Amino acid sequence: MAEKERGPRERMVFSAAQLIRRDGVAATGMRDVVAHARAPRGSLRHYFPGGKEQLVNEAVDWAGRYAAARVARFLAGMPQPSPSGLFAAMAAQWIDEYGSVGFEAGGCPVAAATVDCSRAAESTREAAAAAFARWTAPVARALADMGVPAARAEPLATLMISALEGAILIARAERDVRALTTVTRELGPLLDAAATPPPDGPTT
Amino acid sequence: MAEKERGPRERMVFSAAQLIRRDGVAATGMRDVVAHARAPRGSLRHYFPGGKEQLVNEAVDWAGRYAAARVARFLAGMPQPSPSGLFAAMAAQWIDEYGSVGFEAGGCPVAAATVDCSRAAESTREAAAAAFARWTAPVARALADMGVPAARAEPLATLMISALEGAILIARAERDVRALTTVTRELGPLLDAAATPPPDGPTT
DNA sequence: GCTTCTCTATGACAGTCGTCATACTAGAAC
DNA sequence: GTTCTAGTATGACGACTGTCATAGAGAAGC
Repeated sequence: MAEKERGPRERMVFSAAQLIRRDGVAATGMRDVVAHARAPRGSLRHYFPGGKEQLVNEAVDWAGRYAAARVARFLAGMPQPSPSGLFAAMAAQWIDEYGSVGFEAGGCPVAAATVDCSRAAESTREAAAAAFARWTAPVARALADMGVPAARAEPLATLMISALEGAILIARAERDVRALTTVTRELGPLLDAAATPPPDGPTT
Repeated sequence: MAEKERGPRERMVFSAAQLIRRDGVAATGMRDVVAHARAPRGSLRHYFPGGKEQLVNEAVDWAGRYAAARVARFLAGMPQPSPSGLFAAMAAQWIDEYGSVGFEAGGCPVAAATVDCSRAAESTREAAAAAFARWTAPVARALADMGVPAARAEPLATLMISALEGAILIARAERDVRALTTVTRELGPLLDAAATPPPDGPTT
């Protein structure tokens, strides 16, 4: 997460995503965001006339695009891509962060937004759904490229992201990456088996 | 979730769990809880001298016990218990609610508490971890009873709860039970396969 | 009858939140 | 030089929040 010299607006969205994934949406104040982004408070209203809701939505949107970009990067860095390898890379992103930086930075911003305001703010709920969709698409496409039948590519991608999100949740609660490593180990064979259809054909 | 004529204290814990899973911890005020529980506001301080943190912790604790009890009930109601059947029953609890009552009631209180205050309130984080543990234990025990090797019973239980929690999250965001049904369908064979060791033995 | 204890009622406190109104700066347009 | 506009600064507003202090009901004990 390298931050170049981006404009104040972009920095605020980025900071909002970071604070949301750490403390949740409701506990993240707009004053906290501008302070974290070292952005002028006077610009808040200028860049986000829609108020906090707009800022949160853009942060969720940013997180969705970021996750999708990470998937592409993982695939580009894998000489022999496999479904289990992709999932392991996705999980390793979290395992590594929790192992090195610790659990302070929090979980997934999209999950936090879903939990906090899927009922209160309809637009935020839609943003979260869009983020999940934007994240699932490249995973499903990658699975299909690895030989997973087209009909199972997206369901398996949904399973991967579900298991990952849930494991992140448990890992945060336990302050232990156990859930993440466990899910990676247990789900891998299933994913790889789907990529190599049974040699004797789909008899049953 | 039938509510008998319980005391005000119990009603408040129950209402807190309901409101937390709907709106999140931060967005749930103590005044909202007493109103929802139709409990006297003056008793708040009396029953929960530890303030909001204590109330939230007890709600999370209640949710963990409730989830564990549900697992036991599912098992008792299954004539021929199987891992996939158990997971399907766990997921069906959410699919049915979302299908009948709608998505308004929200998600899992433990997940909400983890997202909202795993960083702010250490005791709440511990309560969430305990709730996950209390939920995982009966699932792992049931898997072992169904023939899953002891070494894989708990990992698979963690996988089940992870996938379920993640699917709940996605379902809420999408306002569609698709993720829940998908996860049920895709994870079932893997779970059942673990309960019946390969007939030719573990050669590889 | 009096005390004691549990439970309830009510109002106020200090703090924080998101929002908004107003005014100032800097630079480009022409 | 004037005008316009994007961006910044600052302070205040009302509406909350959790917490607390104080006081009252009402049964139990004896």
